[in-house]
Amino acid sequence: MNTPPDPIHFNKTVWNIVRQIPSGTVSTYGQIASMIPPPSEVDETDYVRLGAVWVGKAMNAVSSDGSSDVPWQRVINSQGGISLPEGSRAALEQRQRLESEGIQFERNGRINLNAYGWDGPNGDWLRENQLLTPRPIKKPGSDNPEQLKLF
DNA sequence: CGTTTGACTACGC
DNA sequence: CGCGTAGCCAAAC
Repeated sequence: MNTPPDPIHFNKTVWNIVRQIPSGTVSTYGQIASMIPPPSEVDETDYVRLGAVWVGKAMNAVSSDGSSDVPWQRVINSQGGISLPEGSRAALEQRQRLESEGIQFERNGRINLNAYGWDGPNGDWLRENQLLTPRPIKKPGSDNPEQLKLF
């Protein structure tokens, strides 16, 4: 699974970004990773997946420490689903926390990213923290979540 | 000390 | 849409 060259700094950066996610919206492992400049020793195409895994490790490090101000529940996978083991206590808590923020799950247990997906921090914040523009998690075109307009 | 196991994602059916 | 797989490799067992 590999480890970032500087795990401590990488984790701090991840947590800092996650703290920016507004209540009622969600981000993905890959989107968080896309804001962090890839280490020079890692191939950029590999980083798309590797970085996401690293973000997952960073989130794991948070939830094990109950007393944290990091809203870890707002980070889900690229499919819009919860990545914690299905039925586990942690997974149930994550779903409950998100629902209490007003987020609705679909029948297949997924969240509509077009409706609840985060667009990332504003440009100023990114620049101040020397981070990159996030990769969009919303599918192109469909700004309107539910109603797909047929012409 | 060999095996199993991941808070992932893109891609092909 | 849903399901399986490759890539990757440090830790936990």
